[in-house]
Amino acid sequence: MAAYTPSALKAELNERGWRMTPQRETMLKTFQNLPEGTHLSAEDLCDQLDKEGEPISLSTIYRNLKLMARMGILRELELAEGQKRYEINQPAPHHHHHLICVRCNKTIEFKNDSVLKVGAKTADRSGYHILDCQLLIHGICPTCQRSIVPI
Amino acid sequence: MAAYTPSALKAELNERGWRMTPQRETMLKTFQNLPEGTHLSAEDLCDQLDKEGEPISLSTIYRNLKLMARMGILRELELAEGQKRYEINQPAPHHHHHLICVRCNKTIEFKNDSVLKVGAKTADRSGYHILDCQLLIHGICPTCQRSIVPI
DNA sequence: GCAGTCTTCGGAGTCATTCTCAATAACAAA
DNA sequence: TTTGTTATTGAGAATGACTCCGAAGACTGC
Repeated sequence: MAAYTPSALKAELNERGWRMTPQRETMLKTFQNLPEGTHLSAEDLCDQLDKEGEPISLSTIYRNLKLMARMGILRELELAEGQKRYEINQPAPHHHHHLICVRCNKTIEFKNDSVLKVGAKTADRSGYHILDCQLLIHGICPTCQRSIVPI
Repeated sequence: MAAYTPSALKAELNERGWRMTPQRETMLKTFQNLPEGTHLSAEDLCDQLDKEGEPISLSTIYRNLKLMARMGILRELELAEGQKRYEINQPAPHHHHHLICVRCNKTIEFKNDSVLKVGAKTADRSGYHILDCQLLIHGICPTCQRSIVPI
């Protein structure tokens, strides 16, 4: 869970026999420049890069999102139904968790260091090299509790 | 996050204008009788019910899995890629979290009450009616750390 | 420059999940 | 108990997020 620079990414890729490419650097920079609380799906990212005049093929985006998530650079989130969303995986002061309404998908982000500590300790005890630690709370938001609309 | 009996389920369904059906009761009982640590996908459940001589249509299974998850009876888990898995949502002494290897999907369950408390407090502070609270840790297991196989 | 290999691209393919709709069966009221 | 209303089921078709494939492009080391 470290902050990545393009050259740190390149170094880690090379270490494993992989290569840095303009597409990978573009994706990294895009996620790093996103306002906090933004979660992009593969298609969102594709559209955004199109608009910015740096188009990347959708297959490449899918491939690299998964790669970067498995490297611990991105977090893969299942916030709403239907598609995965990604955000940059930031260390302690910015690291956060999610509280989600199962009816309207309203999402609240919150921070909690003690959860992080539990995560680190648990992973360590089993010999796992930790990549991400997220507390996921599902519930029904105040608005939906009042609404008559079922489920 | 309460333990459900068939009649409690029926009561809660009726309260919202919905109906108890043999299929829903069968699904509830099946999940309640599962050994701890078992997570079923929709297709797993369909196959198992077939073998037990109580077949339920796959569409009905999908429909009711989602319904029961949104009622807080089941937990929806994204442990491996590709399909969602479900388990009964049990209260405190049995409630647990998951530590998952992103490479081989090896999953370890662990318990932690302080995480539960953080979850309850956080939901409460935002006025959410809590349904589920899961700490999800992604990492690389000891075996995969030693292996040469990439990502 | 050349060989070998990793990557990208775009379209075709896959498969978990959802949708559709006619038939069925809970539930409430009489 | 009977009946009317309407939620639910089942089977197959449809959807769409995601993956795979083959050919062309781009690095890396020699």
